[in-house]
Amino acid sequence: MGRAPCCEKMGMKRGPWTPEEDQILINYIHLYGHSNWRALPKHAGLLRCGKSCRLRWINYLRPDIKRGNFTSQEEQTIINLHEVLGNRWSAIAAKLPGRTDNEIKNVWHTHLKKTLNKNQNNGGDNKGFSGNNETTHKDKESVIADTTSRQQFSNCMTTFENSNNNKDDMMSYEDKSALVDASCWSGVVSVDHSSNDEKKIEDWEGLLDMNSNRFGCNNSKLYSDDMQFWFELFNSSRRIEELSDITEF
DNA sequence: AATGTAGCCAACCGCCAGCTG
DNA sequence: CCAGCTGGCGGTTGGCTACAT
Repeated sequence: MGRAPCCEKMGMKRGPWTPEEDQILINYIHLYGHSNWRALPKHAGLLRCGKSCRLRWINYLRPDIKRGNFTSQEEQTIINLHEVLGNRWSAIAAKLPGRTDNEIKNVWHTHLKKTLNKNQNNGGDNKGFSGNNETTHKDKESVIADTTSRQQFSNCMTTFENSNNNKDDMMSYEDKSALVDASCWSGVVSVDHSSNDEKKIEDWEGLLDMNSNRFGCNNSKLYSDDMQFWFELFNSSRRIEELSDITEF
């Protein structure tokens, strides 16, 4: 028997997500988690396939996504990691907190690849590994561990500082704390999907109404500059440094 | 101002591995 | 053991925007 299609083509919406769809997905995952992507759109009332919902969540709506331009340090880290890992974008993304594999892949194809080629044509004066054929695999690993742990630390600091410098663009701290309450999010992924009941559906619909009034259409920045999240990440970065020697190679 | 071109990025597609009954 | 299902991954595409002519 042939493989079942990932989603029903008939009646499924495609293309860019609307703010309303984003809000529905956020609220639904907020309440029920995402234990079953395939069933999620049906339960949430979205005319999207599960795969599309997953991608939207992973690449755009997740609360810990870091938006904005890549720093030169991040770019250097990507170059270094790509030298060792190749096109394993998810593995590279795992070393860059807040960045998605899709984002890294895009940056690589649109910017870094060109920069590298240019550098190589100019004599390969790249501070990373490019052009240094004598660097051993072991050396690369140690540099990566070192680079990424420091990178994580400095990213946290930079983002945290930027958050403080851009208060005008931000929701109030109280609003954001309520929205991205840590205990709430920690519960999101652990919710048992099978325990849905009518009460939860009522809660879900109520939350939908409440949030659509509250946020209007400006959802894309809902979590993007969340100070609380980065502050917590900053606090945990010391542990990351301690763990940086535990590599997965 | 209108048109053409290049760059960027969100989203889609198809394949694969792991899990389950 | 096997077939089917699902999530995850990497490659690719298409639409939007900025810039050049």
